[in-house]
Parts: sequence; structure tokens; C-alpha cells
Amino acid sequence: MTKRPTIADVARRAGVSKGSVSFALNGRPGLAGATVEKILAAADELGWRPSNRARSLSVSKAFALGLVITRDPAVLSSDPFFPAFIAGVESVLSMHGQALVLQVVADGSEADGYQRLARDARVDGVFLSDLRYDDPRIDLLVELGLPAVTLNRPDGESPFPAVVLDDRPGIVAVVQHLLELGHTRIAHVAGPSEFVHAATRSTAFVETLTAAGLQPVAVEAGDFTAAGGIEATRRLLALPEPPTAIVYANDRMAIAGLGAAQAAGLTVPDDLSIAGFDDSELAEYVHPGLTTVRADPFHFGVAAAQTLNRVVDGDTEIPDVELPPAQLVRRRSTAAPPVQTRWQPPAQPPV
Amino acid sequence: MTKRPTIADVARRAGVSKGSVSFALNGRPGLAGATVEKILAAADELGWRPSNRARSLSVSKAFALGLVITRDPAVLSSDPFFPAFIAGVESVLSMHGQALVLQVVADGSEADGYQRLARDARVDGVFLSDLRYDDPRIDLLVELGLPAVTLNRPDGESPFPAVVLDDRPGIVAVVQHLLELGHTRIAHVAGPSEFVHAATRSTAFVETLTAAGLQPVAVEAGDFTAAGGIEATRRLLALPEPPTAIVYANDRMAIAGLGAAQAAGLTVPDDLSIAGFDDSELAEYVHPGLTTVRADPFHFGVAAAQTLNRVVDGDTEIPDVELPPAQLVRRRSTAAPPVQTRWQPPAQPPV
DNA sequence: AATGGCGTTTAAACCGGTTTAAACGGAGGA
DNA sequence: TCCTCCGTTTAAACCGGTTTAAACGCCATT
Repeated sequence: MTKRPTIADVARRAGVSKGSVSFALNGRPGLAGATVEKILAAADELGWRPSNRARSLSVSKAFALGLVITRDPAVLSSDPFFPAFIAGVESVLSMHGQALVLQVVADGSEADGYQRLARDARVDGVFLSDLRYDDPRIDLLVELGLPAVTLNRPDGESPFPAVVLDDRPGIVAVVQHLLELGHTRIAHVAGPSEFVHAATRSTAFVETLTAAGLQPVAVEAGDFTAAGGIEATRRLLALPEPPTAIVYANDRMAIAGLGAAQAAGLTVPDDLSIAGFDDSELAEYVHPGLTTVRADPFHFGVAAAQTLNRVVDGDTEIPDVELPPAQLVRRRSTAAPPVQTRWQPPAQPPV
Repeated sequence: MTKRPTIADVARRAGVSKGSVSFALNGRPGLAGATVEKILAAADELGWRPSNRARSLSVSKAFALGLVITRDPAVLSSDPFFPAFIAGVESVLSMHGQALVLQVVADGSEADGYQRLARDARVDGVFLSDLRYDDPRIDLLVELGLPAVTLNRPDGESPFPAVVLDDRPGIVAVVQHLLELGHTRIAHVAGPSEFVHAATRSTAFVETLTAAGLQPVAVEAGDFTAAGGIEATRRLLALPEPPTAIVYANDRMAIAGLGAAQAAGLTVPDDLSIAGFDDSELAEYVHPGLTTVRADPFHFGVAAAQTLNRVVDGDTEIPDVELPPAQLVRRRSTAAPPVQTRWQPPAQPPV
């Protein structure tokens, strides 16, 4: 509780000048070894830690990174990605004495968040998540002079390195899995198509099906929320020839869809197979357990933080970082399609 | 991208000294009105914003508040409370030019998070959530000289104001609701008893039942996770005289419990009524919709941030803030108990 | 005209570090 | 012996604000 020691205290104790202490602390050459020893000893006898504020002012760095998240439930609320991602980021920052500054902004105005972070010089760099097509934030950050990394690759040109976890293999694996079970009428509930990752997932869905010589029953636009998942599911089930399997772009929609199917009197997976994406905590515990795709958001956070730090340090020409793709997790919500369905031509008697 | 203007630039432009600019900006008395006008005009002609870093150094404030969260999934992951709470906090901070610093720490070591925040002088105060009995963090913060507010009231003495949202009325309402439906064999799946709010909920449960002249069938210890919810539910269903209704201390356990009950072949609510706590997003959309209790974590965040700011400003004797209690949300997962159950004595023929 | 008082303004110190240019001191060479 | 060079150390400026004590200008008293 007594005032903390300053660099002057350390200098006095070690019998040197402030400058020398600074040199010793930062391991700069030009100081005699013995002097360095003496200074460091004095420093930790006093338990001295250099003041972040003073350092911040003189070197013009914040020693902090920023994350802007919209208050939009489609992105933030109970999204299993961010908590784990943030934990990963923190695990890196805490080793560097850096802090994570969070900005939560109203639905449409993410730009404000970055503006504030830049205007107040609160951070040295930011994470750019939930990329949209032709995302205006990229130009904004360039203009603001704020270093960044993008989570996954943007569609256009970007001066920032990307940390990418390819969603395609996960979707491909889910569709393959359904095909192997014998499904031929598969539908997809996508996320909002303005998001790059949402579009990537639905494209992968369609392409995998096409490659197998099949047409998707439908691709319904969802919004990543449970409510949207319900709506989309109801529309699919109301089709004259409803699907026997539905692939959702995330677990929230899938779990809601599961509820909607059950409310409609269907048994999952006997009447309908359902698959999600994310492997959120509840996926394992709903009934039936949800087949889904598991990524590693913690490691995503680690990689993103490390990469962003390289950008902040002025490292140029940083290659994009590729993370291992998500894995299929098979649970009880997917099974073979019902043997007989209304629309199918009656089985031909064997010749 | 050109260097931002400093207070010296403004002073020069207005033809006054740095000191005067500082006075004008902070609305200090002693400056002639005309001078203030002149200075403010010069300031926004240049688009000057005082540097947070410089201010930070000279006034010894961080202009930031801190939140420490454990990486423990029981607290963080997909907990609907924090995202909304944080959004509420941010809505206050953004108006004051303050930032929110997040510390995510490993399971047991929350203390480290506060230590780091204090050592690095990153924040002016912190939010103390998920209080435990005899919580060591209170003494720690006193020792560190870090102002704080507690979310809900701690069990012992505390020098910090509390922002409280009483969980009791919510639990009481749930139990009343079940009693009105005719249930007499009700069980509870609690959170870890070392948490004050978990214990508050289970105490409220027991007391309400006792007041109605009933005994709880059982109070199982859960851990707020879905996995724990499953386990506890299985134990309850395996009792020789299983409950006809289960009240869970949070939605995650309740939704998992719902899955466990269905997996065990029970129909909810016909065979078993289930109620949660939190009204998380999925609660409305699982099948059947989950009866639960809804609080307002956003407003909780607003109140907590405002109160913490008063503490930080040196305001002493701040009264605790009471928030409106959570409301019961009735959905399909609760209904009258089955008319006949194994253990009941056969109905007496009318005399 | 000198003095006092008051409202206004400023110069300078300060916060706690980093950084640069200059000073210092001892060894080696002429 | 003197000069130079080089490794080591320091003094001082600087980052961009805030704050305090002193100075200033002006008017009212005496």
C-alpha cells in the first residue's frame, strides 16, 4: 500500500543513473556486466516493476490488444467461440504483460468500437472477427493506422495477416457422413450470407453434395440464432418433400432445430437426422446428442494473439497461419434415413 | 495518419499556455469566459483529444475497469450471464471514455488475475463476481488497494458496495409454480455450494418447500455444467421414489437434465417437470420450452459499472444497489404431475 | 502616487519511464 | 608525456498531460 518504487529509487539504491537502470532492464548492450547485476539486484530487492503508464507515454505503446464484439446476439451471446478464443488470447498476453481490452458495441456500429479504440490509443492492435464480404472495417483500420489480424481470410485484398481455420473440411465431413448413412435429401440452414464464414460453410455444403451427384433439398437462410434456427427448420419441414437430414451452420440453430423437429412430432434421428457446427457444450448433452464439428477456438486465440503481436512489433511480410481443421464428432442425432418415405417411388419388386 | 495534435499545439493556436488549456478542458474555475471559448475553439479546430497515456501518468489513473473471469467452463463458457453483463458495463464505460480490461485466468487462480491487474496498474477498479463463502479475494483487494464492487452480497464483512439481484424470489416463484401445479415430490440440482449464489438458490428452494409443509426429495450437488446436470439428474431418477419435478440452479444443467430425462425414456412434462434458471437463449427453443427464471444481466452490468465508478471516484459510504428480482417464465417443461405414481397409496374409493 | 487586493494567466515542476548526446576514465599508441 | 580511442556511464531532453506557486495587470483605496 505504500507507494511503489520508481526507477529513481532503484537507481539510487544501485548507485547509478536512471538511464542505466533503464538500459539494464531492457537488456541493452553497452553496460558492464557487473553493473547490470547490481542494478537487477537492487531492482528486485525493492520489488520494482516499471510503470506501464510511464512506459506507455514514452514509447507510445499501449501494451494492450483489442477485441470489438457486437452486442448482436447472433454473434456474441452464448456463442461458444468467443469465450474459448478469448481465453487463448489471454494465455499469450499474460506472458507478455499485455492486457486485453474489450469493446462491446451496438448491433450495426462496430466501426465505432474501432474508432474509439484508436482515438483513445487504447490498444496496439485489434482482432478482426466475423468478416463480412467487402468488409469496410479493413479500410477503416488502414485509415486509422491500427494493426490487425483477421480471423479467417477476407474475400478481398487485405494488408493484414490472416489466421485461418478452414471450415470446409468440417462441413464436407458432415455431409460425407450423412451420405454414407444413405441420405439423399439433405438440407442446409446457413448463417447470414454477408458473413464470409457463413457463406463458406454453405458453399462447402452445396459443393460436396454436387460432387456426389446430388442436389440440396434447400439452403435456408438462418441468422445463427436459435430463433432463426426454429424458423428455418419449420420452413424445411413444411416442404412437400422434406429433407431426411439437415446440416446447420452452428450448434445454436441445430439445437433449436432439434427442438422444432421434436415439437413437430418427429423423432430424431429416426425420422430426421440433424447435425450442427461448433461442438458447443450442450451439443453433447441434448437428447439425442448432437452430431457436430469441433474446432479448437482456444488455440485459434493463441495463434491470433501471437500473430497480432508480430504485426504490432513491426514485423512485415508475416505469412498467414493455417490451423488444423475442425473434426467431425458423431453422436446420436444422425442415423440412416427412414426406410420408406412418402415421396419415394415404391420399391421395385426384385426381377 | 499525421501525428495527432498535443496540448502544446492547442495552446499555441489559442495563444495561451499549456496550463490554461488544461484548465479550460477540465472546466476548472479561474479562467475568463472568453479565454475558455477561444481555447475550446482552437481545440476542436485541431480535433484535439487529450492523450489518455499522458493523463494516465500525471493523474495516476488508468481510466479503465477490470473483470477477472476464470477459464473454468462452470463459470465462463456459454454462460448467458457474462456476455450481457459485459455489454451493460460497456454501455456505461463508453460514455466516460473508459475501457474494459478482461483477465481470463486458469481455473483455481483468480487471485493471479487481480494481482496482475493491480501490479500493472491496468485498472482503477474491478468487478467481483461469483462470490464464494469467506471469499479470499475481498481481503486480497483490500491489500492491493484496488477498489471494487461485489456482484451480489458476500457472506462476511466487505468494504465494497454490493450490487445485488436477489435470486430468492425467482426460486420461490418456481417452487410456488410447481406447488400450484400439484407437485409434492420436488428435487433440486444445485450449483457448487461454495458459491454464495448457488447456496442462496438452494436455501431458497428448501425454505419455500418447508414453508409449504413439504420436504425436498433431494438436493443434488451440481456444478453449473451440462455434464454435472446430467449426472445429478441420473441420480435423482434412480431414486426409489423419484421426484415429479426438478428445479435446476441454472439453464445449462436444466437443458442437460432434460436431455437425460428424455434419454431415460421419460416424457417432459408428462412424467417429469423441469425448471431452469437464467432464461438463456436456448431455453425458449428446446423441446419442450424450458420454464425458467429471467433476470436482467445487462442492467446488472450498468448498475455495477456506475457503482464501481463512484467507488473509484473516492465516493465513500455508497449504499448497496438493489435490482428488481428475476421473473418466472412459464413454458412447456412444467405441468401437473402424473396422476398416479408408483409409490403413492392407491386412491381410496369414495366413501 | 503608492499600496493592496483580486481575477487571470503563466512558468515550471512533476508523473516515471526512454533515449540521445555528451562526459568520463583508463588503456594503448605515438 | 600527451593524444586518441573505446567502453561505460550520465545528464538532460522528451513523451503529453496536470498542478502549484508565482507573476501579472488592473482597479479601488488611502
